[in-house]
Amino acid sequence: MPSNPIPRPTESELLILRALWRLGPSTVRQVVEELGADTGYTTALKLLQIMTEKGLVTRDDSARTHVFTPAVPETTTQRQLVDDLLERAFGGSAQKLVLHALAGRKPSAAEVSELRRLLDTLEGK
Amino acid sequence: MPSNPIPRPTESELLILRALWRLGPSTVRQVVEELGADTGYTTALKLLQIMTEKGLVTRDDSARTHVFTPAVPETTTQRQLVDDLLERAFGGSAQKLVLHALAGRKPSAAEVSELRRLLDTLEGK
DNA sequence: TGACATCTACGAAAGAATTCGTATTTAAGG
DNA sequence: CCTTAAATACGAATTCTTTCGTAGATGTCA
Repeated sequence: MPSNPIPRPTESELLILRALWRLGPSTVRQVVEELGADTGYTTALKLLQIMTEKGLVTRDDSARTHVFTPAVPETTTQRQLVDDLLERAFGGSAQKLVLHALAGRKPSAAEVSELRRLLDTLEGK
Repeated sequence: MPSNPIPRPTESELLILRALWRLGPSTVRQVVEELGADTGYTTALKLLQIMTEKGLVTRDDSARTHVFTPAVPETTTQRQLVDDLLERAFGGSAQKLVLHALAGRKPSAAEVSELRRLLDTLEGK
């Protein structure tokens, strides 16, 4: 039974979710291979079991080898994590967060254009 | 002796750091009052002791009542946390993070202008 | 069928983070 | 002095997260 609302994934859970977002529905073994040699099989299995309880993934156990599917969209989770950091570290100022995220980096021209378009939209033109 | 490099603050440690950034050098009691009734005195003291060991704060114990000062700048820590989230949730794409941070929000005209200036700078022209 | 590989379930160990009780020290006021 | 208030130190309980050993079930194939 998933708790409402679905909790923020822990660090390890996020690693697994990212693998599932890349792979789509997958078995434990596929997830472990995607993650590389640093994750033990039973560790990943246990995490997936916990994540199923939390509602972060769903499990199809109709076959002997279960298949896990992300139950939360990548963008929703990303939004959740950004909002969380925004509150905890920036007192809710998206402005400051964005300045930090962009400062000292080199987005491509296309990315800059996209950001400009977003700013246009936000200005309500 | 602070470990190198200074570790990312935990959730509780960040709360305390934020209080110290607002207050400047402070005693345990001042920090506890700033945080409100949900933080016990000895809890805050213990955290500040741990944070001193980690190098997140410095302690002046020349007087009976010790005075704690943040040893990491707010902006540096914010950058550190953004970079961390960038890696863990966005695979390093600052672009996606920024879109999430801004989407669905309503920055002021002045903020939008500031962001435009930043984009100009990033374009390097 | 029998041996072997693979899978899930489960609990517990290990580690990290948080909270708090209690002891001890120190300062202040009568 | 003596009492009381306020501070630090310290360890331990608690909770959350992560990892892993082991048991049991199930499929595979010679």
